[in-house]
Amino acid sequence: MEESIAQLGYRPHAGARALASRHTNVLALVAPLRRDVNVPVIMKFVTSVVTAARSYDHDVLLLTKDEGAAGLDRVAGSAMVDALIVMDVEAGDVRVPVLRGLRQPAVLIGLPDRPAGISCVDLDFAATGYTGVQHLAEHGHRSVALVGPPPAVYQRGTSYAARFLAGFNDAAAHFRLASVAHACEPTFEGAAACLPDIRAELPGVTGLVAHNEAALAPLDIPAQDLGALAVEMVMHLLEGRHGAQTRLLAPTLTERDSCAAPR
Amino acid sequence: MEESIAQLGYRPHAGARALASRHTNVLALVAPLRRDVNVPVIMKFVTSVVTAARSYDHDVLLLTKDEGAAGLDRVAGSAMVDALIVMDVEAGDVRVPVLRGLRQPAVLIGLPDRPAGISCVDLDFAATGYTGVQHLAEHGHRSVALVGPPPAVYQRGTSYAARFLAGFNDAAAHFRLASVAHACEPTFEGAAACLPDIRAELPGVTGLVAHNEAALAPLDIPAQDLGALAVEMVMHLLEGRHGAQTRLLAPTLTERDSCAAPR
DNA sequence: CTGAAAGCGCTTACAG
DNA sequence: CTGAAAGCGCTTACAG
Repeated sequence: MEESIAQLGYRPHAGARALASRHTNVLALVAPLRRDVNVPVIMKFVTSVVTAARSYDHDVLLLTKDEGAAGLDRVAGSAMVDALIVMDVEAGDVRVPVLRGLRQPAVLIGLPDRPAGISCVDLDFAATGYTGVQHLAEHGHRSVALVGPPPAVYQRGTSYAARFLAGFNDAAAHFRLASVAHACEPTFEGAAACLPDIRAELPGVTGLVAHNEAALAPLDIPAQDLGALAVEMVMHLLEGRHGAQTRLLAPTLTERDSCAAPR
Repeated sequence: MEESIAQLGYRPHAGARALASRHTNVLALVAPLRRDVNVPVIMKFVTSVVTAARSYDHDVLLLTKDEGAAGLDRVAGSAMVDALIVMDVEAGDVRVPVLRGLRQPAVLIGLPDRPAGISCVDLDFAATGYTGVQHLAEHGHRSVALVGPPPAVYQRGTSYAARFLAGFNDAAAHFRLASVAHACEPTFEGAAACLPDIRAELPGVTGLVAHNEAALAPLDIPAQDLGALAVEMVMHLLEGRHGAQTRLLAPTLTERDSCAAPR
């Protein structure tokens, strides 16, 4: 029987199935498609979410961030999707309260100020900032600077920048280092142009922590892991296994040759 | 009435609507998500397709190319989508006959060998290759070389490479230029490494046509226009306005400062 | 033009 | 356990 069904190429009608079963096996993924984002990182997220979703027999409906809260409401309200994954979430993101009001569960990639009731996954940027400083402290540095992301990133309320800075400051305080943080443009030239300012503010500076996409080989965001984790959390929510939760991935420190004792 | 409906936040159930009306207002978009593609160009296509689809009140279901023909069959067979847009189509792409057998119309971004019955949009790469040579001929060059994409691109059967080469050769013959074509690795170093070989084969070479992503600022593929055009063609097919057709966008030549008369 | 009814193709709860 | 029936929430063709 199963076999003849396959032979005949029978495939259930998705709409009828959704109507009767009350689920669609489709996830919404909201991606920022403006030009100023880090395109390869976004692409990694999208790829990993689609691939992970397929491994759970789900498909992905792709929405752009510029549809805003109305877009979320639209696809959720018309029961096109069973759950939503939202990227590029800002600190005071207006979409968060909207998501809270939907019948479908949501997982944010990013960490808003008040995520109560909504699941979040993100890199632990506070720990990342902390770890960078700690590493320099262990190399004997006593005076460190943060080459941060550009002012626009802080202004947009992108919470990861603030969290990284908080971790940086915490560690500087804890290890009793002199420190200064500086917002820099996301180009090699912009980052380089920051250095004189940093030296002026903190003449004895010997160590730099860079949280700036262009100052380095792109900061290695574990986009693949985060995307897969977001899908896994969605699936657990759909199974009713647990309620909303926040999961922050611990950073891994990669020793390269940029670190040494101060001269 | 309309107003109270909006007030109450009524949104028709997408599954029920699809079942009764026999269409979903969803398009499938198949994107190549392997690492060796030009990520920003893919992203441009995806963005423009999603944005254009929304302007026609349609959503986009994102599939990865590695689901292959089975993925197309799956979403079409279960009536999840009304039509399909397929990127990264190769010359002898096995997905083309599968698409031909589906109930839903499809538009390819790219041009396979035998597109009979399926709509295609692409840049006119033959005209692009031709135009490059013509431009050099008009500047007085008599001996030109093609810095082509790497051998892997030709081997994969990516039809645009062959079409560009054909246009290059046609123009060289027509303008009676000496010419040579060379496959080069898609890095600045790779392209540079080709030059001695080219000079060895054609000592008097004075003009270069580059069809190699890394040799130049990325060749300016009009991804935005192509994506929007693909959606427009899909909509016309869905309205039954016409049958399958191929549309090749004419290249636009941008005069920069890389061209001069031969010394 | 208006409105009640049939039917789209499934799933699921229920009778046997 | 099996199978017929009801029902999911819409659209559309049809009767009035």
